[in-house]
Amino acid sequence: MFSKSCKYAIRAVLYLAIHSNAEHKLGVKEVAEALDVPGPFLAKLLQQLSRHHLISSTKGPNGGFYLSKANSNANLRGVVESIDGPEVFTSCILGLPVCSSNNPCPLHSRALIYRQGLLELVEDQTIKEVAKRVERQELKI
Amino acid sequence: MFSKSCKYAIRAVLYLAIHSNAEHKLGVKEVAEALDVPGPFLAKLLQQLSRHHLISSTKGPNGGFYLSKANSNANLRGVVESIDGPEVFTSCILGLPVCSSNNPCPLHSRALIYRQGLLELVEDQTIKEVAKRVERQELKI
DNA sequence: AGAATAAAAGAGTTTTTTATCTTTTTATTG
DNA sequence: CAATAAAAAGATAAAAAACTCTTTTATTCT
Repeated sequence: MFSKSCKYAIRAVLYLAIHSNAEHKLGVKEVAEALDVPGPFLAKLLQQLSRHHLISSTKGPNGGFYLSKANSNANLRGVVESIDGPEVFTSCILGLPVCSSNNPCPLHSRALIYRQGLLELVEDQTIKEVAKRVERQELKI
Repeated sequence: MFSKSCKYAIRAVLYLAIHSNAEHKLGVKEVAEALDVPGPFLAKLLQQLSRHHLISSTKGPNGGFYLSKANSNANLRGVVESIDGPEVFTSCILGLPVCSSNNPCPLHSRALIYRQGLLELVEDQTIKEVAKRVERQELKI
């Protein structure tokens, strides 16, 4: 479903939500090791998220990546859209160039339900809320 | 969501459902041109589906690909599983190696709803039924 | 100011997916 | 039975995604 990059990105964002804040930033290396994900590759992803203001970062000593209050009050949709592109939520499930209610593909109507589930997955809880649940229930990232 | 290969495959199966039968088989070329999909590539996909008995084929003059009665009374799940692998319906949305009800990833519970939508998409109508709707409503493939 | 630290940016490399080309096998028909 | 049509199989090529390495830039601390 999501690309590998996108999965890494979501997990990294959750990790940052739990372990970082404006006073305690994390280096790529720490995050990469914690998630068991290739470091330099994750760096690229985090930089991209940072450019799009979905996470925050500062350079230099004691610098690193972190989530601002605003960042963690957002939901995961922006993260996904930033990495995989906004089309993941809208593009035709059969890859047809035009596919809409007036010009639907054979699977269009059922795809709506599926897509609804997908949106709920990333939209109806904030990053902070997900992170809280992870902490409370000791979930793995 | 589905790979490009899988999208091609689904569309090709629907095309066969509408335009072929045991008495009238279609060559790869015709299907590829009708769907505007790369011919040799589609050939590979159709061969794979044929090997897995999701579509039927015969060689030689007047040979080609077609759907048997049995083929068109099946649903699309087999087609998807044959091309993209059965994991698409079961694997963790965050790519975690272990993710289950007792050991859920942070998005597990919502992912269930989403996954349900995905399964309905491919499971609760037969290929024949989809094809019928395509014909009746003159949908594009 | 200078050294050290860490992200940002740029330039590769590898692997996987998508696509093509060629040869072989099988069936059909005249 | 020879010619032909079409799938099957194999080998190769191009494009995209995943991953790595090197250099630059910004920040902090002494």
